[in-house]
Amino acid sequence: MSTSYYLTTPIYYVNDKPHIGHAYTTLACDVLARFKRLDGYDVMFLTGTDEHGQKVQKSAEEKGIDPKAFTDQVSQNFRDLTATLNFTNDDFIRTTEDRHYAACQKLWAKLIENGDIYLDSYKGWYAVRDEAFYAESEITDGKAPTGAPVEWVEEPSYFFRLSAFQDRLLAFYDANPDFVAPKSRFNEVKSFVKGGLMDLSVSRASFSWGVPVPGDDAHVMYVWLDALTNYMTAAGYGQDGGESEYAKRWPADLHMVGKDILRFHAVYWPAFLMAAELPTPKRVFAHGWWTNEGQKISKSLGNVIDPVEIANTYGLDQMRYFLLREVPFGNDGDFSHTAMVHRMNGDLANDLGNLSQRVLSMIFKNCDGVMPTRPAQLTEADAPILAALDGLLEGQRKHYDSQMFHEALKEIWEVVSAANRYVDDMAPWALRKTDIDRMKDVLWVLAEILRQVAILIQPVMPEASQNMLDQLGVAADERGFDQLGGATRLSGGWTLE
RNA sequence: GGGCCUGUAGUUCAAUUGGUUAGAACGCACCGCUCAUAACGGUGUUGUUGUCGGUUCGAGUCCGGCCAGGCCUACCA
Repeated sequence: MSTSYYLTTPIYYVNDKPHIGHAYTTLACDVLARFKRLDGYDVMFLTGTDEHGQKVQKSAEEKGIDPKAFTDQVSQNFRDLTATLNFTNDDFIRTTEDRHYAACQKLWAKLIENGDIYLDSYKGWYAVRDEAFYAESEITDGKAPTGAPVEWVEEPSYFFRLSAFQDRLLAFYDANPDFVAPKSRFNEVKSFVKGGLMDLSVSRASFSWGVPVPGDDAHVMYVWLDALTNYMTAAGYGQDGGESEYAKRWPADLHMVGKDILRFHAVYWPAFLMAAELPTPKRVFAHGWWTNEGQKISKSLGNVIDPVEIANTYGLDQMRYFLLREVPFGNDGDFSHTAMVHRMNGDLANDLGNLSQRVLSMIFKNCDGVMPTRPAQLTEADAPILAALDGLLEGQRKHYDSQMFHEALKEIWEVVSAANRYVDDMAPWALRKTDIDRMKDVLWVLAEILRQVAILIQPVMPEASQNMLDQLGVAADERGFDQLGGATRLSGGWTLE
């Protein structure tokens, strides 16, 4: 039985239009999910939509339809995106599903039982215009920082006893030094918690579009308690007959998030779970944001990047490669036309594409299109590059497990460069006239390099790698990571198409 | 205001616990090859490592001041 690997994207708020940020988060998960599957893991890759809250209720009212019908429509945008971008999520959760209500209510009951949720009232300065609360310190002359008038509002609310978890969280962070990545983000989380924690409002009585609080119909659960629980819902928590799935999947191996929602995943979420005496996720990775041609992306500037447009312009695999190769994962990055074109031309077309082209072309012209068979004897000139090739997987595993996708790609391309160098050094076009057998051996070595490289880049470039493997004549069921390294070699002998 | 981080070649980034002439990629120049998608390979190129001072036999690396930039500082997801 293979090992489970459970990873998640955040659930995306349906009121937003899908943009490059959503695509980026899901892409990172998709690549990791594909990698783990190829490496023999039993993968569960989850994405979905967050469909509750006042804004959604209001948007639905404005359209004159009920919230459920509204969310059915808008959540479709996100399901379409996963299909268009070739994502391989195993499930798509919506917070409006029955299974999610069941999970939320079970968790709530547990928190009540353990005494970590209590009823009080939520008080504060509220600006109707901004739909936001402001702290006492932010108010000047009865105005919010935005200039909006504020009023004192009090409403009953359930609270989660977050303040009681400061020490436990800090101890948890100490015991799990890899819980949050990158390191710098983890430091921010720790310093936030060290600064003291206030209890958290976890219900609202002022609107109704949410998961009902068990035993108190006047309240619905508020935001993060509802949203974060999705990760357990999809793992079977609170489902009839979901116990074995839950036992297999939970805790999650990785929550991938944007840096803007790190705190909720790295502070609130483990606190909720500790309070419910449930296992905490193993890791949270907070990635960075993209700028567009050096400019911050914002709706008001109108420079939002549409991932579908990018994929149509440059190609889907090209976009996937660029997003993961261009920037150290975790950092902010800049999306520019010139950078995109440079990566495509340099790495993809010139280095890898041309390598494949020159090798296949020589096999067609000089071997009657028959893939050379595995040489009985290799030379000293072949050993170093094959050793580098065979050693790639180990580094790939390390980099994927730490989400260093750019490093993983960089190492593969070092072998690609070495292969181009090897072609020049061996000069098969000269061997053709002097030693045809050696020429075939050289071409075999190159084909073997292409084979392993293509297998390794499958997670990032599923289509291009498939084409490469098809061209080489590698069988569809011989493309897993168990085919890598020196144990399994390209046998050859078949006619290329 | 408080906390954290960054500042290295034209550009993007590297530099094990402080240790020889600070590296790579891209760009650029020249050379080579001719199998290939005018692609590939080789050689070379540029640095007062933000700034001032300190510790040390020795500092890109440690300490302090200054300059510049970024991030976090709780209930919109």
